[in-house]
Amino acid sequence: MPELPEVETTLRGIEPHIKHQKIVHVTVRHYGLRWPIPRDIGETLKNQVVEDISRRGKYLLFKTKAGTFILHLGMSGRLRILDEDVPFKKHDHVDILFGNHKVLRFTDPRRFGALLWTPDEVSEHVLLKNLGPEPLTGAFSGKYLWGKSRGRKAPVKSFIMDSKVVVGVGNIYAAEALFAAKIPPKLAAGKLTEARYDALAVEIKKILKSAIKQGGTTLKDFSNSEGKPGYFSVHLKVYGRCGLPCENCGTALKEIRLGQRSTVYCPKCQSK
DNA sequence: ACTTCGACCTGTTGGC
DNA sequence: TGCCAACAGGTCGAAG
Repeated sequence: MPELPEVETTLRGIEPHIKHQKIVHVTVRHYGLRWPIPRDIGETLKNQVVEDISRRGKYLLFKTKAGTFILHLGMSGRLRILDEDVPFKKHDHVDILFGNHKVLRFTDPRRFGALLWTPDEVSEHVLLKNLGPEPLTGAFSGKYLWGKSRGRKAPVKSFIMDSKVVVGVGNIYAAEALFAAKIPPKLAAGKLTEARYDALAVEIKKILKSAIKQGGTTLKDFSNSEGKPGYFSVHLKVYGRCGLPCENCGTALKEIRLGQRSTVYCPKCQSK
């Protein structure tokens, strides 16, 4: 489900309920996520206090004195804050109970998510250490993208979805940002000019920021929200609109496959 | 160093 | 209506 804005919204939603709270108990009902949840995660986390929660790309990082647990929502995952007596349902794989009697519940039908533990510096973790810059920081710019893309033949859409290039740009917002910047998704990344990457970086930042902002206003109290940030966010102009008229020019939007992902674009506005 | 492709899962959708 | 194939917002790791 989530792209970066949804993960960020989740972070902001759960943080006030669990920051500085002590973990009292962990219930794992299904260890088989993308990677197995460590069997001793309950032992490891018991009595630890969550000192801080942060995000790196789409990974949520829960820091304790003993180490950090890393949580990824995969494609269909979500987190909710619930009262401890709320019964679990089919895909509710993990409950983390806190001293304030709140439960952080992880639900994930497809089980592409992950829950891992590291006692070490989390930025050195194998899943995090090679990630590209955060898109909403100064390190991410048109100049950066341009430099990074020299010699690359992959389509620009695949390029910006590569987490080693930049984190947090998923299929939906990649398509939307390319539309906004008027760039054909399948152009070879290495062929774009710096000016076009400037425009693209601006649009990526814009769309992510606006989605985060909407997420924040949509969901004021996370504990009552059913934890469904969803695609609340921005009005989508191309994603999921194949065959419908382009909002700029009226041309029917087209769909192609790029890197096994569906890709919608306007054949006129994004023609070269 | 870069690209492509299979893999991990279940639920939903669209075509016949 | 029922069945089955294809597909879904992620992303890693193997192989080319």
